[in-house]
Amino acid sequence: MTTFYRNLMILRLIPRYPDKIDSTTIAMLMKRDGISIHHRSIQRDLEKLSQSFPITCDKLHKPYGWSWTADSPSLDIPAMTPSAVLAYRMMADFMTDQFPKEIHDQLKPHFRYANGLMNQTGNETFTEWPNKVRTIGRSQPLLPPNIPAQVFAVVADSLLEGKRLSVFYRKRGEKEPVLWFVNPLGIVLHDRMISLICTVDNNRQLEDVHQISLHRIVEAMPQNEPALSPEGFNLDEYIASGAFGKHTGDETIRLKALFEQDAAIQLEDTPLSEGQQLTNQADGNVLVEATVADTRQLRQWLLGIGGRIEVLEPLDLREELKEQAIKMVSKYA
Amino acid sequence: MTTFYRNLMILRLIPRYPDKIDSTTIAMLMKRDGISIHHRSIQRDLEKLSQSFPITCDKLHKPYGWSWTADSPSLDIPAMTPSAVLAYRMMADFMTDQFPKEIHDQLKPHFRYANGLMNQTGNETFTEWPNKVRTIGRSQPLLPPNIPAQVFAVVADSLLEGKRLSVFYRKRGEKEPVLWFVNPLGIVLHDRMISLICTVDNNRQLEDVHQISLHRIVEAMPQNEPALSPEGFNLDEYIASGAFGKHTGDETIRLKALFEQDAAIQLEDTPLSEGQQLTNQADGNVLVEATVADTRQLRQWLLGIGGRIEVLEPLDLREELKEQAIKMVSKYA
DNA sequence: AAACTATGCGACAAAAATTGTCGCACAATA
DNA sequence: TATTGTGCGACAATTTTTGTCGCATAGTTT
Repeated sequence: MTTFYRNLMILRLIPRYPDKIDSTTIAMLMKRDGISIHHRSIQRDLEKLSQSFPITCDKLHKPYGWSWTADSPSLDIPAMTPSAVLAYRMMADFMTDQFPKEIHDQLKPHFRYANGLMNQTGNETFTEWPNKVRTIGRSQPLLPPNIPAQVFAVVADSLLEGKRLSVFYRKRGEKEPVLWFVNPLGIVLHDRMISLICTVDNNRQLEDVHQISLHRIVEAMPQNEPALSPEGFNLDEYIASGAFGKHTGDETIRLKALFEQDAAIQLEDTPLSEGQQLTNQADGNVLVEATVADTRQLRQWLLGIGGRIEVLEPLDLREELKEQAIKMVSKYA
Repeated sequence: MTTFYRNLMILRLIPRYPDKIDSTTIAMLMKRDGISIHHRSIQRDLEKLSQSFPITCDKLHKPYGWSWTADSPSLDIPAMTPSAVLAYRMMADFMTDQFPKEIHDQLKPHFRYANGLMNQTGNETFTEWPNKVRTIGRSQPLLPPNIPAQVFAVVADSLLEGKRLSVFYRKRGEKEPVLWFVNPLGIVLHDRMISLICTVDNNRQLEDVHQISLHRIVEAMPQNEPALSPEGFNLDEYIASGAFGKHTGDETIRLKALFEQDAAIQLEDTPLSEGQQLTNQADGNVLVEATVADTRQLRQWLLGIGGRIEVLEPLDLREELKEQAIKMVSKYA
């Protein structure tokens, strides 16, 4: 059993193609995990495993480097249940237009596994599987900005390892990128963009917290030094403080609004909040009451419903919408 | 090596908890795949594997049933690269409020793997990892409807295997569920709801294509019969024909609109379409030209921007927005 | 350029494991 | 009650695995 377990471990230690690992490192990691095995045996294992799995070895230079081929399918253990497979497939479809292409590519081998599983499941009638799942976005599709795979890889690595990194960053509207040294604090996916939250310290002097859009990073270079981080930084608080347009993180308002019948239907299925109340009015409208966060998204959503809704409370929100409506009319007049 | 491969295969054949598999079935499946091994050996393998992996055996009844414990983490081979891990983590965070809870639960073991990996990666400083990734939705959050795990499992299974199923379905606004026999054609994720596209054939007579919202299915029962499907059904065409509010699937319009400066900024990063053009006007506004699909989502998005935009073309779209604006003003007046 | 170290690998014998087989006990089923 | 299916202990033959040694050669350091 030790043999089986060790081989499985070797398979998991081997990275996907651009990366590689040598037998000595494997032996070391094994030892760290309490598995004592002779170096020679690992060499033998690798040789054997590479015959049954898509594992290649770079023998050009001396500590041989082993890696899975770039496109080797990922295999999950335990295997997915059919419902997990379906959920996975839906997620994959959903993600396609949510994530920048390069990042989606990172996940492809894992998604492909779910696809492969389905075809394998016996039923030959099911090669047409991809034609059976679709997702329809709720909001206007916008094209996600381009993020070079290299940039994302370096940022992910640095964030994961808690290391500093340097970037050539091109500010909005400027031509020439500038070199920045940054300490990563977190990463935020918003709209279709990805931002690195970090402190900039070109002179190893901590400065304010910045947001850096990944798609404006021209090149990222890992620095092999631990990242400095300001005392008591908290990503949730940072977001709540309004960094991404949310007015408040915690404060909520009690929304009262009259919806026309057909606009209210969706709220029956997908309510605004836990305690949402729908009351049919005599005139056919529906009074909606719910406690929601006071955000920009709320305003956008209410506006998007157009003339089929009338917000009653809170009063200042009502005023805001009224102003917007008047402004719209004046534009089109 | 055969031994290793066989054991790996056994691990993959064992399902997650509610399901189970007995040694005879495993032996049969092995044989089908060309691996000839004595039944007895498989019994021995199972016994040994269960000592090193979270595998349990139901020994109450005689063909013993083996399964992974419900919460056993999934392990991916080859292991994920750091950037895949990060992408995965972002996706998981994003999904939390997109999918019904039950479905999200299906994926949890797979997500947990990515989480576990990160902690394992050596750096102890990184237990605070979950605090480093956040997603901020673009649109108003609505609570996803509840879908019983049983319902989703049966639907997924039937769709996957191309089988009929029967459901107790409660129509919107009605109290009592009704029994329907349906042939699944596809599944669509829209807004926060999930719909099964299918034909209903209570008397084995094919009828029109229906949409069934999963959260209105009270109970689903698999029927062990192949599904009937109408000739030449195509999910994309079905969607394009307007089933989910999209006006057209293929027809696009040339949108011309004046955006106020701050409203136009986001289009620099995430354009509406490939060929989008932004032109700064003398008065500070930005003229946006893009070719987009003529959908409900587009209208909602344009309305959501409120008074900071003026649509110039196409004229009928301009009229539509104008009407909505007038209607809004009249409501608030 | 020389000395030194690290790595890969063939060979070999001892040790360990795997394998097929048989028989018995007992549960499930007819 | 008879019959079939399943689990499991035991055993010996066979195969695999393991640690070790030595040598050749690739990298690295001095």
